Amino acid sequence: MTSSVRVRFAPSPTGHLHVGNARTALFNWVFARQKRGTMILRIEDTDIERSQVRYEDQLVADLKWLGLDWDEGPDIGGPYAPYRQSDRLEIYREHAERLLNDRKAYLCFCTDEELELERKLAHAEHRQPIYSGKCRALDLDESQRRRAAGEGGAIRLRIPEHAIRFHDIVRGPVEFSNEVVSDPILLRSSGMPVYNFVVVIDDALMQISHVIRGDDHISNTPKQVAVYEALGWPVPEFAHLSTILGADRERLSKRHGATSIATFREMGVLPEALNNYLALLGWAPHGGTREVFSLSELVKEFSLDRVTPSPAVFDMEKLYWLNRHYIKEAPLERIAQLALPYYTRSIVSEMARAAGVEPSEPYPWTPPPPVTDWLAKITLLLAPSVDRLDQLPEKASLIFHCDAAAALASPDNAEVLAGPNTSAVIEAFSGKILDDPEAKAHQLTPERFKTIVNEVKTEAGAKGKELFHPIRTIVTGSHSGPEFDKLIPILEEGSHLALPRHVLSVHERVEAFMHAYRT
RNA sequence: GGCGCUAUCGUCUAGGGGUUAGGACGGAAGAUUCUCAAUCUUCAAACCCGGGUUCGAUUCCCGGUAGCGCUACCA
Repeated sequence: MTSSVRVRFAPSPTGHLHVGNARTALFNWVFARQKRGTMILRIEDTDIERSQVRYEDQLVADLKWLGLDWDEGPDIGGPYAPYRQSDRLEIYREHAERLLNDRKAYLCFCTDEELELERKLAHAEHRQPIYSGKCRALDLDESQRRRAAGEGGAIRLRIPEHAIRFHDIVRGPVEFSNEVVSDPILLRSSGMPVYNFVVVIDDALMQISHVIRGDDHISNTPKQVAVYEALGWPVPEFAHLSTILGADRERLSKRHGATSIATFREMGVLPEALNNYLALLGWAPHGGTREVFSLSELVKEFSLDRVTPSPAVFDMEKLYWLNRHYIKEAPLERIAQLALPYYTRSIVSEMARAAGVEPSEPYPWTPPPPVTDWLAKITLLLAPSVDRLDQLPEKASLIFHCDAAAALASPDNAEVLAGPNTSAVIEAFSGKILDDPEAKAHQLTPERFKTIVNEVKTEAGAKGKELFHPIRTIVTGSHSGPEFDKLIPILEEGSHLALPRHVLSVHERVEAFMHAYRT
């Protein structure tokens, strides 16, 4: 059984899908699924100057990536098609003319200059900056003649002589005095309809029951309610979602860094993390203590009337926390698969840099299965400690290259290198590795490694950091890093693989280090 | 300038006429580990201001302030 709940997400294809819109889409989607209602995607492209098809494609891709689907839309059609406003222009014109003939609207012949002057005057006199209503009293037949004669007139709605009220699920009853709402333009003199008009026509014709959107529309709502009333149509429920702000409390924009869904995807943020975080921005479950929600759990727990009206600051750290959580929770195969492009990009661009050429895209190297398996092991080892997947290559850099000279010169290692027992540890450890048959064959096992370390421990009389820091520095170039038990097999395996750049085995690392150390 | 919306730890929030004002992120400290990360434990941290109502307001009402939004023949 389907309820009569019908909601829509209605973006303008004028840019990338950003977190504010994504959150609006999410809340619409969750509400629709929860009420077993219908989710509609509608493209609001009446601004022909700024709308672009590529943005529409991008929008669709981003929504799909988030896992938010729709039941009716431009790509799949539906009973109220078309779902792209540029394909509905006739519908808008008809309704505008109807309003005009019913005397609910009138033709306005004021020029931009006149209107601009009115606004300036109102501002100077501290009055409401609304249209004077100069053309309101014009005779309709006379106006029609002027229009027919080529004097382009815009169609304006007559705002009623009473206060306009509507209900908002997140804010309660809202009332605007008619004194402060200007007679809105419905149809421009060019014949193109205006947002405040088309949105109502579409929402009404598409039987939208709940308009869930950003609160930047709240001041427009009285104009829209007036359109519903003029047309004699029922007014839907509204839910205006608060603005998402940047850390400086200003409206979130590109200036604040990553804000588009595509960017988050490229950074290796998982869609479930983003959905979860966005849901927490302005909504909390009853009790307010639970934070982790999958999309389906959200459908169960979400409640539109628990949405908070106050603006929320976007906190990247908390998103990262959720992302870490989902990275750890996800099956390794999936994470390994997602991580793969970051490694290949990194490996290839490093190769290119070494060769002195520009790295190209797509990357001219596809890792064969033994390499992908090996990279998966690296991911398993490193993924729990990254905020996002694109940090993996950086974390793994100690596997891919180990520069003994740089390690010796690094100020980070100076203290370790100067330790009282360091040289004894280095001598003992390097001697054993260089002589070890397993290590020579690049087949050193963690067990054998452990035995060697224990022998060094006794011979050099060093333990704890004194023992391990120098060993780490020899093997990885840094005194901190992942557990040896897991790292050693990765190093050894990597040294047998056909990679664009050879990965050094433990033996080779010790050799290189000692060479640099002695000179 | 006009109108509107909003106001609990740094941030996201729960709560609500009498509470030790709860949780989470981040921060600090500790435990653990050879190290970093992860993990676990602990700690610090908030009711915007002023009136009113009330025995009692952070909670209800009014005003102020601040932030944001709208103020287009943009969406």
